[in-house]
Amino acid sequence: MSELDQFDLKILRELAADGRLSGRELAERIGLSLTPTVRRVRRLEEEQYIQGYGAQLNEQQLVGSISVFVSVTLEKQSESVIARFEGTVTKCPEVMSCFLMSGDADYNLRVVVKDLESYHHFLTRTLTRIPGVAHIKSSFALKTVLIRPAPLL
Amino acid sequence: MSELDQFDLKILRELAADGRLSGRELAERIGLSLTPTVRRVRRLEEEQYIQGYGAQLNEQQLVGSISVFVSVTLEKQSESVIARFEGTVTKCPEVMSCFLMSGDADYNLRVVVKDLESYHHFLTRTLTRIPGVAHIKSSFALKTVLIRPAPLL
DNA sequence: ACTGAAAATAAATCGCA
DNA sequence: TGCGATTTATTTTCAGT
Repeated sequence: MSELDQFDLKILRELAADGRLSGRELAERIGLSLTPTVRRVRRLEEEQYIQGYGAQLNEQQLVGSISVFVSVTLEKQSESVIARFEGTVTKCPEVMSCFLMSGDADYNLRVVVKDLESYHHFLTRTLTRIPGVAHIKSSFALKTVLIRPAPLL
Repeated sequence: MSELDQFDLKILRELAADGRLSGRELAERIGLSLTPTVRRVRRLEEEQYIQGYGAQLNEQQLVGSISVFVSVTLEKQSESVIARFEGTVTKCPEVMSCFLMSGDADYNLRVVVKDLESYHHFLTRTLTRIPGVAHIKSSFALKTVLIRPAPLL
């Protein structure tokens, strides 16, 4: 996997800000002609620096305005419990992110719901029903200060 | 702001998965002809259901593989302290998200760095130097189970 | 409101310097 | 690598249902 030069970084910055830029426009912005620009983009895609392109949807407007950070502790960290837990939360549309944490070997989820009732529903119908879940702690966000769709280069 | 029908939801799903779909291809996939499809996309953009389009960059490959959840407590929640804190973290490229939390009225950040040294640097050079920061607690992620680029509809 | 077609633009591709 | 012409898509517009 080759190193990235200044042109590559410019390409990534431009495409992160506008994923629908045409080759011509992109070439103009980074100051390179069309052919090498397109070639570089292909390489960045192949080497997975660019994983895909997507519309940025309004999370609040579409799914709800409440973000809840949920800390989940499992009773035991057996393979099957872990696999089932991760598989289940990945399928839940409410779950926007999930990390396995150090320390007590628990999970940190961010769940987005439209109101407290929906959250309660998610908690009782989904989360607590996953086998091996020992403890759940919920922390509510009052305000979203920042969510970056892509890392800043 | 009008309600979304099944076609609108299909459009959002398709564009979330591939933001560079052409009108023709999108129309084909949702089962509507070109003209109304394009009109609907414009409307979804205008009404901010679609906030933009972006390349999905590989966070791990580009900025680092360590995600740290940082809980920050402020000494007092005065306007100026809050404004300065939020302004500063928004400018940090390491900070991927920031939420104002209920409870102790502190912040929950996700910071991505390439190694522990970088994290230490961020902590001492940036975070602890913001006026009004009283307490910082760091929790490290061992594994990223899931980060959804867009909400699931 | 949606369809279908036609016209005008723009983009990807490929040979060549 | 970079340039430019050809081929191919894509967007826009308009008349019709």
